Amino acid sequence: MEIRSIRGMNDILPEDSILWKQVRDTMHYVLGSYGFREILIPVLEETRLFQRGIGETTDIVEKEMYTFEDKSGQSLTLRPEATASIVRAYVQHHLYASGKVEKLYFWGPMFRYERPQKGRYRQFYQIDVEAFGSNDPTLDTDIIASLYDFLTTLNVPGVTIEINSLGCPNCRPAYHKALKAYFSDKIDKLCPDCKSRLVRNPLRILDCKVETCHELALKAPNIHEFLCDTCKNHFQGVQSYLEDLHIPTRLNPMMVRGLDYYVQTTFEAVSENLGAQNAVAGGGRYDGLVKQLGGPDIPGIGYAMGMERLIMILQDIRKEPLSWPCDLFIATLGDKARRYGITLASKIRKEGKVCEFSYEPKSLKALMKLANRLNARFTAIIGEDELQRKEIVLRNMATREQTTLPVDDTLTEKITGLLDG
RNA sequence: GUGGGUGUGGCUCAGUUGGUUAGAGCACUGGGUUGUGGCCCCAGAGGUCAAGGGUUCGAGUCCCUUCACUCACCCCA
Repeated sequence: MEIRSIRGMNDILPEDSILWKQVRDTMHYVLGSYGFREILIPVLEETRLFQRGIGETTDIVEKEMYTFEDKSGQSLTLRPEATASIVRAYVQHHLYASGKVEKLYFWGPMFRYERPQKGRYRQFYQIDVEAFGSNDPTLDTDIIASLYDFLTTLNVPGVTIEINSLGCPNCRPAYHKALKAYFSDKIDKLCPDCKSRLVRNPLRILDCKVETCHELALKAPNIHEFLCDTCKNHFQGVQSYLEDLHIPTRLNPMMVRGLDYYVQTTFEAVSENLGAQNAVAGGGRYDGLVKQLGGPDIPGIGYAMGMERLIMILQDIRKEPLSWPCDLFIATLGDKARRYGITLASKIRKEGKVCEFSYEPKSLKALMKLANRLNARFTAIIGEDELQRKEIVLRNMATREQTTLPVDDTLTEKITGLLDG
């Protein structure tokens, strides 16, 4: 019986993984330029980390976590997101003691038990970016800029950064109250989901896609009329700095993030060509989270980017698929040639070239086909005839030009020279 | 959790009102070219038609059940 991968968990095969590699290379390069440093965190955490960090009443915690008991009876959870873990690590290792703004990034799989669809899987990969230790709008700006930079470096088309401010524990309660008052009158026009949202988290009604709810939401009280002076000034700072950097943003007062820890600045990067799941990245400020998870009262801000969604966009705009590189294919005919060829391959690789080898004995015609399939730029042909004459043939696969090279001490050097030339 | 769509060689799909040996293109292997790839020509290999049950003289085709994939809702990256 054939064993298949389980639902919502996909293999990423080499023809696709080359693009993933390109994205990760760009990640290291762009985030590195902002001074972000990489952190690696475990896949498993204590369940209560997410309960406390993400919020007990969020969908993620209520119904989407992979939670189980280990052999000691402890409740563990496969991480559904990275922020809680990174905050935990930040607190656990006292990274706040360094006296600087700590800027961290991470790349890895996350797990949520949901029905899979386009751009949403049970094991999915996120790039996660977090910064701790400042509430200054310049940090919000740098964080958003790093996201924008990253996407534009990858040539992602049609990116908009939507931003909003959710206020803080000082001003949000008044807004909650106003929203509740507004929607309570119209409770019979709300969808069933929004009726329960009204009690639990009225902010979420603003995000509802049901048309009647959406229409009501358009006329609902605006968060920006309720922001306290601190939050108002903070948000104005962020907006004006982003303008200075020429980052295209769109204010979206209806944007509400789905995790409980967000305060003040929130943002999303949206792309047109994604279908229903159109957010490539999302994040915001979480000034109370470090304290809530047992650390000092240190502010933080960050975002998460969906790798699969990003890859989807990049595949859409790419005409020809990327392929893994191959500088040289060594085609050998006969045992003596194979013996010589395998050591030559080793020497070429030490020069930093990608070199493939004819492991299976085949006809030259078959070997040439193989070279073609490997996408080899050059093929070295080593046969009994050539070896007897102490030479090999180097063929440029694109131009079909062939050069005969003598087998001597300078051979490796000559080959790499031709590969570069 | 709810709804829609789809399951036929490795891949993309045809397959007529049910009718006897289930097809094509691409990919693969070999040959045409005894040691030279992409194009062309020829040949070959590869299928319990998702699984199980039912109707029928006869089922890839009709009915039922299950499973898988997929899109959307919900939610999120």
